[in-house]
Amino acid sequence: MKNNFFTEMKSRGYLHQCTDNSKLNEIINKKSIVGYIGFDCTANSLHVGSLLQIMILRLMQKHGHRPIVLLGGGTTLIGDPSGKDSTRKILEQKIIKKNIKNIKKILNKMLNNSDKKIKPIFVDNAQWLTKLNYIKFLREIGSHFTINKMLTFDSVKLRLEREQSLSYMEFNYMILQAYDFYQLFKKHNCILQIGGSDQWGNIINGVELIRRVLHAEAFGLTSPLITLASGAKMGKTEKGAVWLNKKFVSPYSYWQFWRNTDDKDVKRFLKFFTEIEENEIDMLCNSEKNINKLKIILANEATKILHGAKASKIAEITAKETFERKGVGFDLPEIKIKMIQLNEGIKITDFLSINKIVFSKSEARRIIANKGLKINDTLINDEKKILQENDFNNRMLKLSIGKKKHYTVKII
RNA sequence: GGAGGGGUUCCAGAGCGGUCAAAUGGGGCGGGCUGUAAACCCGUUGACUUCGGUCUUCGAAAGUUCGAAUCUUUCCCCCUCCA
Repeated sequence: MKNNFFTEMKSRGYLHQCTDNSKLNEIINKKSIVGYIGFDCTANSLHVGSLLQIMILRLMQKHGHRPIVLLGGGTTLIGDPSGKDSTRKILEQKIIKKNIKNIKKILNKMLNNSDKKIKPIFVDNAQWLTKLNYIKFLREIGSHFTINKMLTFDSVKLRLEREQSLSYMEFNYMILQAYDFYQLFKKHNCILQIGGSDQWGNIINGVELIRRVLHAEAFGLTSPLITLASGAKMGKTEKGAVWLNKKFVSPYSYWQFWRNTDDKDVKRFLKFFTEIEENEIDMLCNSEKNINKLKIILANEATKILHGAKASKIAEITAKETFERKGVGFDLPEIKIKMIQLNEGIKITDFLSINKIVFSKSEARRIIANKGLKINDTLINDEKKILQENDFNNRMLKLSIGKKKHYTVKII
């Protein structure tokens, strides 16, 4: 079997389920296809949890297929009950529009836009969903769904079993998503829908709708839910999600996120989140005894895909300077302080709290009491310390909280 | 509709008139060991503080009391069983 989109999906571990493995493989070997992934627009950026989906889109492009990115401006108005315990907050249309804009920006950056044939098509399902005529829709589309079947889907079943309420609105979600697929099939000849494993039900509904109404064959495939070695879900840490928007998570922090990968996850993640050829990954993992080198490769490659080669290099150099030479990397998060403020005298606890480095002054005190705060690598023991000009060298100072969080403070 | 059980700090879950900012575990944070890993060990985990304290918190509101997470009333929500 030759290496195509489908086989690489499998070997990289992107594949969880597919509606028809061999048939899809056959078609993909013959021609370039169009496939889509839908993104939820509840947040104003995507986070690492969506990264695998993006990697799949890139993989499609790599093998000459054209991705459609569906931004769920319409479905987000309803809220997907899949994998959710309770109804989500309903968002204002205005906010959704803004979210779409931001998410689109990220995806645009991460996908290949230069080749006309595989350039991503961006669509917003609000375009067709908000114009639906209820009666017409029920007759044309609704008639193809039975409640009996709908009740068997996990997204619905789980809610009912747990006796958690599921509104009629949410109940309709899967039909709308099926309708999306149907629309894209008609408009763009899109024969494949890809999604996370929790989307399986929604996806096969679309495949069936297309078969029933158009008597045509479409395919669905899902990617596995990626968990960390610790068992936690990918992408969300205690401090919040690892966002792909650099305004929320800087390239340096993003690089750090990957650099701090659990040993047990490194090889998997190299396959998931970098585009190094698999045999090369195998080689690297076999020959490289120092796993930290592999983590650096992972961080470099993953950061490159999102923020570009230059930002990735800068992050790497900054990390090297900071962690290996115990110096001050120049891409460390920078906090500015005015000379006047400094002259007035500012308590270190206030300074930390004002700049949102800690949540509260109490936390700052606690950290100091626990020997966690350093200025220019000197432990600060006095919680009443006042930041002074002579703490700075050349109007600069290195501030460290714990072993991993480093900042530069600059007098302006 | 009837009968019970329950809503506690990030989560799970004790407390059931003062000694309660609330046991314990998980998570988080900091320290140690190490490799910016895991595991393990120690500390810490509401806010503000002139470090004496002060303020806010135990589903919501009102009340009893010198004093309430703990008692009473009403309300809201969840669960189990019966119909």
